[in-house]
Amino acid sequence: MSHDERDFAGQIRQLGYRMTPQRQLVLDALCAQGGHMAAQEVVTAVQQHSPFLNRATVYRALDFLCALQLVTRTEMGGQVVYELAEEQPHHHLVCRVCGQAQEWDGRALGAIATQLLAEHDFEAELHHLALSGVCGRCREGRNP
Amino acid sequence: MSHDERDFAGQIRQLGYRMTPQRQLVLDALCAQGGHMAAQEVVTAVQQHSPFLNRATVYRALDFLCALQLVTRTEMGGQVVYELAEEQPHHHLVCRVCGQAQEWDGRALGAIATQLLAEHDFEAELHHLALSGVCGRCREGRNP
DNA sequence: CTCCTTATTGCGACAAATCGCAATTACGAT
DNA sequence: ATCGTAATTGCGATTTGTCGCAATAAGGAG
Ligand SMILES: [Mn+2]
Ligand SMILES: [Mn+2]
Ligand SMILES: [Zn+2]
Ligand SMILES: [Zn+2]
Repeated sequence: MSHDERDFAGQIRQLGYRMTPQRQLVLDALCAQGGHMAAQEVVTAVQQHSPFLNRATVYRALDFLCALQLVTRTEMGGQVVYELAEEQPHHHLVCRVCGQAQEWDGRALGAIATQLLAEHDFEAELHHLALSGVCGRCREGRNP
Repeated sequence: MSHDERDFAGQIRQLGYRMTPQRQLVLDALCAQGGHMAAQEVVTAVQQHSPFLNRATVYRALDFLCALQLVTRTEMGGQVVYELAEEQPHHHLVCRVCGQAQEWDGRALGAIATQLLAEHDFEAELHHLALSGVCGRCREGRNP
Protein backbone atom coordinates (compact mmCIF):
# COMPACT_ATOMS: atom_id res chain seq x y z
CA MET A 1 0.00 0.00 0.00
CA SER A 2 2.98 2.32 0.35
CA HIS A 3 6.10 2.99 -1.63
CA ASP A 4 8.39 3.23 1.38
CA GLU A 5 10.54 0.45 0.05
CA ARG A 6 11.37 2.32 -3.12
CA ASP A 7 14.00 4.91 -2.39
CA PHE A 8 12.67 7.72 -4.50
CA ALA A 9 14.60 10.32 -2.52
CA GLY A 10 17.84 8.46 -3.06
CA GLN A 11 17.32 8.16 -6.78
CA ILE A 12 16.47 11.82 -7.05
CA ARG A 13 19.46 13.01 -5.03
CA GLN A 14 21.84 10.70 -6.80
CA LEU A 15 21.12 12.58 -9.98
CA GLY A 16 21.82 15.94 -8.37
CA TYR A 17 18.20 16.92 -7.80
CA ARG A 18 16.31 17.44 -4.56
CA MET A 19 13.55 15.67 -2.78
CA THR A 20 11.00 18.18 -1.57
CA PRO A 21 7.78 17.95 0.41
CA GLN A 22 5.91 18.95 -2.74
CA ARG A 23 7.38 16.12 -4.79
CA GLN A 24 6.77 13.70 -1.94
CA LEU A 25 3.12 14.69 -1.80
CA VAL A 26 2.74 14.07 -5.51
CA LEU A 27 4.30 10.64 -5.15
CA ASP A 28 2.05 9.92 -2.17
CA ALA A 29 -1.02 10.88 -4.15
CA LEU A 30 -0.07 8.63 -7.05
CA CYS A 31 0.72 5.79 -4.68
CA ALA A 32 -2.51 6.15 -2.73
CA GLN A 33 -4.57 6.15 -5.91
CA GLY A 34 -2.71 3.14 -7.26
CA GLY A 35 -3.80 3.65 -10.87
CA HIS A 36 -4.15 6.39 -13.44
CA MET A 37 -4.64 10.00 -12.40
CA ALA A 38 -5.29 13.09 -14.45
CA ALA A 39 -3.14 16.07 -13.51
CA GLN A 40 -6.15 17.82 -12.07
CA GLU A 41 -6.86 14.82 -9.83
CA VAL A 42 -3.32 14.94 -8.51
CA VAL A 43 -3.70 18.63 -7.78
CA THR A 44 -6.90 18.01 -5.85
CA ALA A 45 -5.50 15.05 -3.93
CA VAL A 46 -2.34 16.90 -2.98
CA GLN A 47 -4.28 19.94 -1.86
CA GLN A 48 -6.24 17.83 0.59
CA HIS A 49 -3.07 17.69 2.64
CA SER A 50 -1.52 20.96 1.64
CA PRO A 51 -4.18 23.40 0.49
CA PHE A 52 -1.82 26.15 -0.57
CA LEU A 53 0.51 24.06 -2.62
CA ASN A 54 0.61 25.74 -6.00
CA ARG A 55 -0.89 24.15 -9.06
CA ALA A 56 2.13 24.95 -11.22
CA THR A 57 4.34 23.15 -8.74
CA VAL A 58 2.31 19.97 -9.15
CA TYR A 59 2.60 20.17 -12.92
CA ARG A 60 6.33 20.70 -12.64
CA ALA A 61 6.70 17.83 -10.18
CA LEU A 62 4.85 15.51 -12.54
CA ASP A 63 7.05 16.56 -15.47
CA PHE A 64 10.13 16.08 -13.35
CA LEU A 65 9.15 12.62 -12.14
CA CYS A 66 8.32 11.60 -15.69
CA ALA A 67 11.71 12.77 -16.92
CA LEU A 68 13.30 10.55 -14.28
CA GLN A 69 10.99 7.73 -15.34
CA LEU A 70 9.63 7.30 -11.84
CA VAL A 71 6.20 8.16 -13.21
CA THR A 72 4.62 7.43 -16.59
CA ARG A 73 2.64 9.95 -18.58
CA THR A 74 0.26 8.60 -21.20
CA GLU A 75 -2.52 9.95 -23.36
CA MET A 76 -5.48 7.59 -23.13
CA GLY A 77 -8.72 8.31 -24.93
CA GLY A 78 -8.13 12.01 -25.14
CA GLN A 79 -6.96 12.62 -21.60
CA VAL A 80 -3.46 12.53 -20.16
CA VAL A 81 -2.94 10.23 -17.21
CA TYR A 82 -0.05 9.75 -14.80
CA GLU A 83 0.86 6.57 -12.95
CA LEU A 84 3.69 5.38 -10.74
CA ALA A 85 6.15 3.40 -12.87
CA GLU A 86 6.29 -0.15 -11.56
CA GLU A 87 9.12 -2.59 -11.99
CA GLN A 88 6.95 -4.71 -14.25
CA PRO A 89 5.61 -2.59 -17.12
CA HIS A 90 2.06 -2.85 -18.37
CA HIS A 91 0.07 -1.33 -21.20
CA HIS A 92 -3.50 -0.65 -22.24
CA LEU A 93 -5.74 -1.40 -25.19
CA VAL A 94 -8.17 1.49 -25.50
CA CYS A 95 -11.38 1.17 -27.50
CA ARG A 96 -11.95 4.20 -29.68
CA VAL A 97 -15.71 3.56 -29.70
CA CYS A 98 -16.71 2.80 -26.12
CA GLY A 99 -13.62 4.16 -24.42
CA GLN A 100 -13.03 1.07 -22.32
CA ALA A 101 -9.44 0.07 -21.66
CA GLN A 102 -8.16 -3.40 -20.99
CA GLU A 103 -4.76 -4.11 -19.58
CA TRP A 104 -2.12 -5.82 -21.68
CA ASP A 105 1.19 -7.17 -20.48
CA GLY A 106 2.96 -6.24 -23.70
CA ARG A 107 4.90 -9.46 -23.87
CA ALA A 108 5.08 -9.15 -27.65
CA LEU A 109 6.83 -5.82 -27.45
CA GLY A 110 10.12 -7.43 -26.58
CA ALA A 111 10.61 -8.50 -30.18
CA ILE A 112 9.90 -4.98 -31.39
CA ALA A 113 12.41 -3.47 -29.00
CA THR A 114 15.06 -5.94 -30.08
CA GLN A 115 14.45 -5.20 -33.72
CA LEU A 116 14.47 -1.43 -33.24
CA LEU A 117 17.82 -1.65 -31.52
CA ALA A 118 19.32 -3.89 -34.18
CA GLU A 119 17.91 -2.18 -37.25
CA HIS A 120 17.55 1.44 -36.15
CA ASP A 121 20.07 1.82 -33.36
CA PHE A 122 17.17 2.94 -31.16
CA GLU A 123 16.69 1.78 -27.60
CA ALA A 124 12.93 1.93 -27.17
CA GLU A 125 11.52 2.50 -23.71
CA LEU A 126 8.12 0.92 -23.80
CA HIS A 127 6.92 1.32 -20.24
CA HIS A 128 3.27 2.25 -20.55
CA LEU A 129 1.71 2.38 -24.00
CA ALA A 130 -1.91 3.03 -24.82
CA LEU A 131 -2.81 1.40 -28.11
CA SER A 132 -5.98 2.57 -29.79
CA GLY A 133 -8.42 0.34 -31.62
CA VAL A 134 -11.82 -1.29 -31.41
CA CYS A 135 -12.76 -3.86 -28.81
CA GLY A 136 -14.64 -7.05 -29.57
CA ARG A 137 -17.96 -5.88 -28.22
CA CYS A 138 -17.91 -2.73 -30.33
CA ARG A 139 -16.69 -4.49 -33.45
CA GLU A 140 -19.75 -6.73 -33.38
CA GLY A 141 -22.04 -3.81 -32.62
CA ARG A 142 -22.90 -5.30 -29.26
CA ASN A 143 -22.29 -2.01 -27.50
CA PRO A 144 -25.32 0.34 -27.49
CA MET B 1 1.34 18.61 -53.52
CA SER B 2 -2.43 18.73 -53.16
CA HIS B 3 -5.03 16.39 -51.82
CA ASP B 4 -7.53 16.97 -54.59
CA GLU B 5 -7.48 13.33 -55.54
CA ARG B 6 -8.70 12.26 -52.14
CA ASP B 7 -12.40 12.83 -51.85
CA PHE B 8 -12.52 14.14 -48.31
CA ALA B 9 -15.86 15.83 -48.91
CA GLY B 10 -17.38 12.61 -50.15
CA GLN B 11 -16.17 10.63 -47.19
CA ILE B 12 -17.48 13.22 -44.80
CA ARG B 13 -20.92 13.48 -46.40
CA GLN B 14 -21.28 9.75 -46.75
CA LEU B 15 -21.21 9.55 -42.97
CA GLY B 16 -23.91 12.17 -42.59
CA TYR B 17 -21.61 15.06 -41.80
CA ARG B 18 -20.91 18.22 -43.75
CA MET B 19 -17.95 19.61 -45.59
CA THR B 20 -17.48 23.25 -44.68
CA PRO B 21 -15.04 25.97 -45.73
CA GLN B 22 -13.56 25.83 -42.24
CA ARG B 23 -12.82 22.12 -42.43
CA GLN B 24 -11.45 22.54 -45.92
CA LEU B 25 -9.07 25.23 -44.71
CA VAL B 26 -7.81 22.96 -41.97
CA LEU B 27 -7.23 20.16 -44.46
CA ASP B 28 -5.48 22.62 -46.80
CA ALA B 29 -3.19 23.77 -44.02
CA LEU B 30 -2.23 20.22 -43.11
CA CYS B 31 -1.68 19.36 -46.74
CA ALA B 32 0.41 22.44 -47.45
CA GLN B 33 2.61 21.77 -44.45
CA GLY B 34 2.98 18.12 -45.40
CA GLY B 35 4.19 17.01 -41.98
CA HIS B 36 3.39 17.44 -38.33
CA MET B 37 1.61 20.54 -37.08
CA ALA B 38 0.74 21.66 -33.59
CA ALA B 39 -2.81 22.88 -33.15
CA GLN B 40 -1.59 26.44 -32.73
CA GLU B 41 0.30 26.21 -36.02
CA VAL B 42 -2.86 25.11 -37.78
CA VAL B 43 -4.74 28.02 -36.25
CA THR B 44 -2.10 30.46 -37.46
CA ALA B 45 -1.90 28.94 -40.93
CA VAL B 46 -5.65 28.91 -41.37
CA GLN B 47 -5.98 32.49 -40.20
CA GLN B 48 -3.58 33.62 -42.93
CA HIS B 49 -6.39 32.94 -45.36
CA SER B 50 -9.32 33.59 -43.09
CA PRO B 51 -8.33 35.91 -40.26
CA PHE B 52 -11.61 35.74 -38.38
CA LEU B 53 -12.01 32.02 -38.39
CA ASN B 54 -12.49 31.13 -34.75
CA ARG B 55 -9.92 29.22 -32.77
CA ALA B 56 -12.48 26.87 -31.29
CA THR B 57 -13.63 25.95 -34.76
CA VAL B 58 -10.15 24.83 -35.72
CA TYR B 59 -9.86 22.68 -32.62
CA ARG B 60 -13.23 21.15 -33.34
CA ALA B 61 -12.35 20.53 -36.96
CA LEU B 62 -9.16 18.76 -35.93
CA ASP B 63 -11.05 16.60 -33.43
CA PHE B 64 -13.64 15.82 -36.05
CA LEU B 65 -11.11 14.85 -38.71
CA CYS B 66 -9.27 12.67 -36.21
CA ALA B 67 -12.49 10.89 -35.28
CA LEU B 68 -12.99 10.10 -38.97
CA GLN B 69 -9.36 9.01 -39.16
CA LEU B 70 -8.60 11.43 -41.97
CA VAL B 71 -6.05 13.05 -39.67
CA THR B 72 -3.79 11.56 -37.01
CA ARG B 73 -3.25 13.11 -33.62
CA THR B 74 -0.10 12.07 -31.76
CA GLU B 75 1.78 13.19 -28.70
CA MET B 76 5.47 13.46 -29.60
CA GLY B 77 8.03 14.64 -27.12
CA GLY B 78 5.54 16.48 -24.99
CA GLN B 79 3.62 18.22 -27.74
CA VAL B 80 0.56 17.10 -29.66
CA VAL B 81 0.92 17.07 -33.44
CA TYR B 82 -1.58 16.56 -36.23
CA GLU B 83 -0.88 15.11 -39.66
CA LEU B 84 -2.88 14.07 -42.69
CA ALA B 85 -3.43 10.32 -42.56
CA GLU B 86 -1.83 8.73 -45.57
CA GLU B 87 -2.71 5.43 -47.16
CA GLN B 88 0.60 4.00 -46.07
CA PRO B 89 1.01 4.46 -42.31
CA HIS B 90 4.28 5.53 -40.75
CA HIS B 91 5.57 5.97 -37.23
CA HIS B 92 8.29 7.77 -35.33
CA LEU B 93 11.09 6.87 -32.93
CA VAL B 94 11.54 9.84 -30.63
CA CYS B 95 14.69 10.28 -28.59
CA ARG B 96 13.91 11.30 -25.02
CA VAL B 97 17.33 12.94 -24.67
CA CYS B 98 17.88 15.00 -27.81
CA GLY B 99 14.30 15.12 -29.01
CA GLN B 100 15.14 14.03 -32.53
CA ALA B 101 12.64 11.78 -34.28
CA GLN B 102 13.38 9.27 -36.99
CA GLU B 103 10.73 7.76 -39.17
CA TRP B 104 9.89 4.08 -38.90
CA ASP B 105 7.72 2.08 -41.24
CA GLY B 106 6.35 -0.08 -38.45
CA ARG B 107 6.54 -3.26 -40.47
CA ALA B 108 6.93 -5.26 -37.27
CA LEU B 109 3.63 -4.00 -35.91
CA GLY B 110 1.66 -6.35 -38.11
CA ALA B 111 2.53 -9.27 -35.87
CA ILE B 112 1.42 -7.34 -32.81
CA ALA B 113 -1.91 -6.45 -34.38
CA THR B 114 -2.52 -10.06 -35.35
CA GLN B 115 -1.76 -11.25 -31.87
CA LEU B 116 -3.92 -8.63 -30.18
CA LEU B 117 -6.86 -9.66 -32.32
CA ALA B 118 -6.37 -13.36 -31.66
CA GLU B 119 -5.58 -13.20 -27.97
CA HIS B 120 -7.44 -10.13 -26.79
CA ASP B 121 -10.25 -9.71 -29.30
CA PHE B 122 -8.90 -6.21 -29.93
CA GLU B 123 -8.54 -4.71 -33.39
CA ALA B 124 -5.63 -2.33 -32.95
CA GLU B 125 -5.43 0.72 -35.21
CA LEU B 126 -1.78 1.55 -35.39
CA HIS B 127 -1.68 4.43 -37.81
CA HIS B 128 0.86 6.84 -36.38
CA LEU B 129 2.70 5.84 -33.22
CA ALA B 130 5.45 7.77 -31.50
CA LEU B 131 7.70 5.41 -29.58
CA SER B 132 9.94 6.94 -26.96
CA GLY B 133 13.49 5.86 -26.25
CA VAL B 134 17.13 6.82 -26.70
CA CYS B 135 18.82 7.16 -30.06
CA GLY B 136 22.23 5.75 -30.85
CA ARG B 137 24.06 9.04 -30.68
CA CYS B 138 22.67 9.85 -27.23
CA ARG B 139 23.22 6.35 -25.89
CA GLU B 140 26.91 6.66 -26.61
CA GLY B 141 27.04 10.16 -25.19
CA ARG B 142 27.92 11.54 -28.59
CA ASN B 143 25.31 14.25 -28.30
CA PRO B 144 26.50 17.38 -26.42
C1' DC C 1 -34.68 27.01 -56.98
C1' DT C 2 -36.66 27.14 -52.35
C1' DC C 3 -37.53 25.13 -48.03
C1' DC C 4 -36.40 22.57 -43.92
C1' DT C 5 -33.76 20.14 -40.78
C1' DT C 6 -30.03 19.95 -38.00
C1' DA C 7 -24.95 19.88 -38.22
C1' DT C 8 -21.73 23.38 -37.57
C1' DT C 9 -19.88 27.88 -36.39
C1' DG C 10 -18.86 32.08 -33.65
C1' DC C 11 -18.61 33.94 -29.43
C1' DG C 12 -17.65 34.80 -24.75
C1' DA C 13 -16.76 32.66 -20.51
C1' DC C 14 -14.22 29.26 -18.36
C1' DA C 15 -10.69 25.78 -17.19
C1' DA C 16 -6.25 23.78 -17.88
C1' DA C 17 -1.47 24.25 -18.64
C1' DT C 18 2.81 27.00 -19.24
C1' DC C 19 6.27 30.62 -18.22
C1' DG C 20 9.42 34.30 -16.25
C1' DC C 21 11.11 35.91 -12.22
C1' DA C 22 11.92 36.91 -7.40
C1' DA C 23 11.83 34.52 -2.95
C1' DT C 24 12.67 30.29 -0.70
C1' DT C 25 14.96 26.19 0.80
C1' DA C 26 17.38 21.51 0.20
C1' DC C 27 21.56 19.66 1.08
C1' DG C 28 26.60 19.10 0.42
C1' DA C 29 30.57 21.22 2.29
C1' DT C 30 32.89 23.30 6.01
C1' DA D 1 25.50 23.43 13.57
C1' DT D 2 26.15 26.96 10.00
C1' DC D 3 26.92 28.57 5.41
C1' DG D 4 26.62 29.07 0.41
C1' DT D 5 25.06 27.63 -3.88
C1' DA D 6 21.83 26.58 -6.98
C1' DA D 7 17.63 23.81 -7.42
C1' DT D 8 12.96 24.56 -6.54
C1' DT D 9 8.75 26.93 -5.31
C1' DG D 10 5.04 30.49 -5.38
C1' DC D 11 2.92 33.88 -7.77
C1' DG D 12 0.78 36.34 -11.45
C1' DA D 13 0.43 36.79 -16.24
C1' DT D 14 -0.20 34.48 -20.42
C1' DT D 15 -1.25 30.93 -23.52
C1' DT D 16 -3.75 26.94 -24.80
C1' DG D 17 -7.78 24.19 -24.93
C1' DT D 18 -12.88 23.39 -23.74
C1' DC D 19 -17.88 24.38 -23.28
C1' DG D 20 -22.81 26.05 -23.67
C1' DC D 21 -25.72 28.34 -26.44
C1' DA D 22 -27.73 31.27 -29.97
C1' DA D 23 -27.00 32.27 -34.88
C1' DT D 24 -25.71 30.38 -39.26
C1' DA D 25 -25.58 27.59 -43.29
C1' DA D 26 -24.82 22.72 -45.66
C1' DG D 27 -27.16 19.86 -48.36
C1' DG D 28 -31.10 16.58 -49.12
C1' DA D 29 -36.09 16.70 -50.36
C1' DG D 30 -39.59 18.44 -53.11
MN1 LIG E 1 -1.63 1.87 -16.54
MN1 LIG F 1 4.38 11.52 -38.87
ZN1 LIG G 1 -15.48 -0.82 -27.32
ZN1 LIG H 1 19.09 11.38 -29.06
